[in-house]
Amino acid sequence: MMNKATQLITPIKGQDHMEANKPDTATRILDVAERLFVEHGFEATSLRMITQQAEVNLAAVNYHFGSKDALFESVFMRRIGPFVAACLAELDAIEQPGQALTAEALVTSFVRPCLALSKDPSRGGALFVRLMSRTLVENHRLLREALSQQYSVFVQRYSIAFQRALPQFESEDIAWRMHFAFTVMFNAFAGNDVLKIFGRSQVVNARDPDLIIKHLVPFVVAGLTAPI
Amino acid sequence: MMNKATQLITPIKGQDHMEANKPDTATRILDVAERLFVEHGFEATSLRMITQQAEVNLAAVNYHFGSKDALFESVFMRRIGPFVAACLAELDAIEQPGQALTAEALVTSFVRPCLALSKDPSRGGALFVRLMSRTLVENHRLLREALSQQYSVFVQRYSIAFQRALPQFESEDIAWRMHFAFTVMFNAFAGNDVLKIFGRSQVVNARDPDLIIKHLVPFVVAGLTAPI
DNA sequence: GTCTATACCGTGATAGAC
DNA sequence: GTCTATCACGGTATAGAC
Repeated sequence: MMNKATQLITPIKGQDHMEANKPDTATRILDVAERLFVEHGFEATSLRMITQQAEVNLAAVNYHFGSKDALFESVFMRRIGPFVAACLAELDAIEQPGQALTAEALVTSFVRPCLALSKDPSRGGALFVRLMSRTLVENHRLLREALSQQYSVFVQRYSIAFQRALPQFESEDIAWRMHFAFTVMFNAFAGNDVLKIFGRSQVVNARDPDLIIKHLVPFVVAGLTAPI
Repeated sequence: MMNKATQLITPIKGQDHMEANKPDTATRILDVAERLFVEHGFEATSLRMITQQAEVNLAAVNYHFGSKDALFESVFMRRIGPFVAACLAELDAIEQPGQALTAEALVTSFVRPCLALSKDPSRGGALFVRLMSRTLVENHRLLREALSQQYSVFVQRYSIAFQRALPQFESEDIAWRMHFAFTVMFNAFAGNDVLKIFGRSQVVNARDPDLIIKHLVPFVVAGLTAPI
């Protein structure tokens, strides 16, 4: 069975293949699984669907990834590293000492990588943005341990940055506002409309990334900076 | 098999029973299912777990409710009616003609029933608030049709009210802001912490309803009323 | 009408042949 | 690495007891 750590270091597989020369078995499984998990959800996607569309044997999933759970984790881990790196790079750029740090700049530093990722199919595209957002929003059991260890940097960096950008507030208030802010942002990119389920007349196109950001940023910034 | 419409009209079952005199089969199933769906999620809860704890036969679920999907719908429908009614009653109270209608009053008209419900075990309590919030946030396939027909009133009433409370904005902007506002609010009561999953030092108690509201309302109101 | 026992098929997982 | 066979468990349907 393939080593998980290796997958994060070695060149990223998938979607860089010419037609007619198929990528290897593990990559074919990852690509198909990613698409099906987004389309139908984790539980509703069976290994038999995945292996059939990937044109591999059913047992190949367990051989290469160990289990359906571990396959999901691999699908996620293949893409999340570069995304977090992109956010941290944006943070580096706006956190230059001496420079003013605004809440809007921080929100944008997160939103912009989301937008970039959603327009880059070679890194998963809009499909993966939705998978990532939903998985985090739904607090998916499979990622609680895998992610919490590895990517605490992400939250720590943003926590410190928000403390700097909003010095007038106590850290508990900032924690709550970050909690709400990231909740809206992830949900916005998850592409689910909480109101559509109740049936609404005035429909919002919750799938257009540019449109999302145009309305999202002012809302979140206002919430973050509102007087207590 | 029991008629679904009947369940919404007849006195609500469950949790009003003395010890030692068990409620009927269908009610025992509903009570146990509600708890297990919240604790473990829909997919991870098997009918055999439910029927075992409810001390009924496996086939009783299919007899009384038709399927696992329909059972979930029944669990949801038993509680959602009174909740929506409570919201509409709050709306009636603040929508008196001649009276000023603020965004904060509208937010409160939704948040207060959530708080009341989460403190009333006889109507499902905090357990059901979480189930409701998660189900809506996750855009659960089982409720897309069942809810969209019946409770469009909810969204329509709030849409009109927000148009009145925020006359300076165009209806498309209002739609987006409502979308974000209800997203944060439902997520807040869902009890999931998007940041905890990344691992954080400054932890927020995302399960204390009073604490949620104290921080939630200013955030949402600021986002709704922010200048464009 | 209500409840029970049981059988059916699809699911993820695994052992072992090649 | 790959494939087949097999397993236990899941939701579901039904025949029949009371």
